[in-house]
Amino acid sequence: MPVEKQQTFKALENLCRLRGVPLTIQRRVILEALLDRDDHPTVDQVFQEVKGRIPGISRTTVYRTLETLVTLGVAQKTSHFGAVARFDGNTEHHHHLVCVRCDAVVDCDGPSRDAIRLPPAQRAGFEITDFSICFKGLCPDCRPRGRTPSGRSQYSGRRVHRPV
Amino acid sequence: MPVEKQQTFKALENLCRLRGVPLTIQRRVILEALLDRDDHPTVDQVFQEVKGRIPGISRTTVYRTLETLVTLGVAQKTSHFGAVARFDGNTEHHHHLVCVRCDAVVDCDGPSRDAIRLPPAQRAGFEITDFSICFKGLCPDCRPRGRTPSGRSQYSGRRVHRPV
DNA sequence: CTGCCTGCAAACGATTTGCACCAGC
DNA sequence: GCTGGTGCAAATCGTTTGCAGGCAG
Repeated sequence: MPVEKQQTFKALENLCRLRGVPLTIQRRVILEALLDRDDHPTVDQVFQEVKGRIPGISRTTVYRTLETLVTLGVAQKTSHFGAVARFDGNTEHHHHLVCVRCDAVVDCDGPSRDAIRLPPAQRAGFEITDFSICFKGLCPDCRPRGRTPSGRSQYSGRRVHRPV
Repeated sequence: MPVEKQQTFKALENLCRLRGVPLTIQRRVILEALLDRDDHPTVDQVFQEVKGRIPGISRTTVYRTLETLVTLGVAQKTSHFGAVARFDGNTEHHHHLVCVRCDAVVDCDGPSRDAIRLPPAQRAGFEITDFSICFKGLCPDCRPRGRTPSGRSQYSGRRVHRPV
């Protein structure tokens, strides 16, 4: 197991002890399943993954546990365009590339936490704690074929309903 | 009616004619309801609004019409944190302040469309068409009282479940 | 007149909840 | 042993869909 993941596990143990929440097998395994992937699995994907390791586990538990992991700070929840929720074991400050066609989500770097400051006048009285940038576009699989990554976009007009 | 809104209505008419989609009363009224508000109403809020003006209107129509307005380019759809979909009559390039507690959404300016460029190496093969920044925080109503907008944040630890 | 739009009701899918049992501490 | 976690099934909620009639072009 990579050092990173070990650290996250340690973090989980510490946080559980600190908050007095039991560290169950489900929580361990679900966190591990999350750390094992680079994409942003949906609840159901995590469920499918974990079913193999804990035969009797229920989808409800996956929902609840993922939520718990987020509140413990060892996972993040993302959702874009009203698509189903996705979870991310990467808790570093990062941004997202989102495919508007297939809803795929990929992490990316970009401006750091204090690179973008909203002038007070624009904050509308909000107390801002964080921000993230969502880049919209087409992922490699959904992009029209035969064009290089640097090719200019062939504007195809607006599409009425996103064809899946 | 302000000039802006008149223009949007003109745009609606033109776009409808151009695409050959009928310009129904429902579409007019729903667009107007959207332009009448500065916040980002949910489908249901729009529905409540419009019910008064078109007694027999159905929620289904509001869903379909808002979607249509988005594809026509006179409205935008936003959704954050998996909350219910919200719609926005502001089609300028802009960003959002989102309250993590009550899900309120407020528009704000910020970096313009080409102020942020993701280096090709980071694009993961995506063809990026746009981006938007989502600032997370607490809106004035949800912020603990007795502190000025510029006051430093009293870190209150993570909250387990967002109390509504 | 014709086709898309609308309204209704039912279907749907993701997520939540109530409850009894079980497991961590 | 007590407390909170888990599993199951049912409920919920936002949203979508199938179909018959209505309205814009």
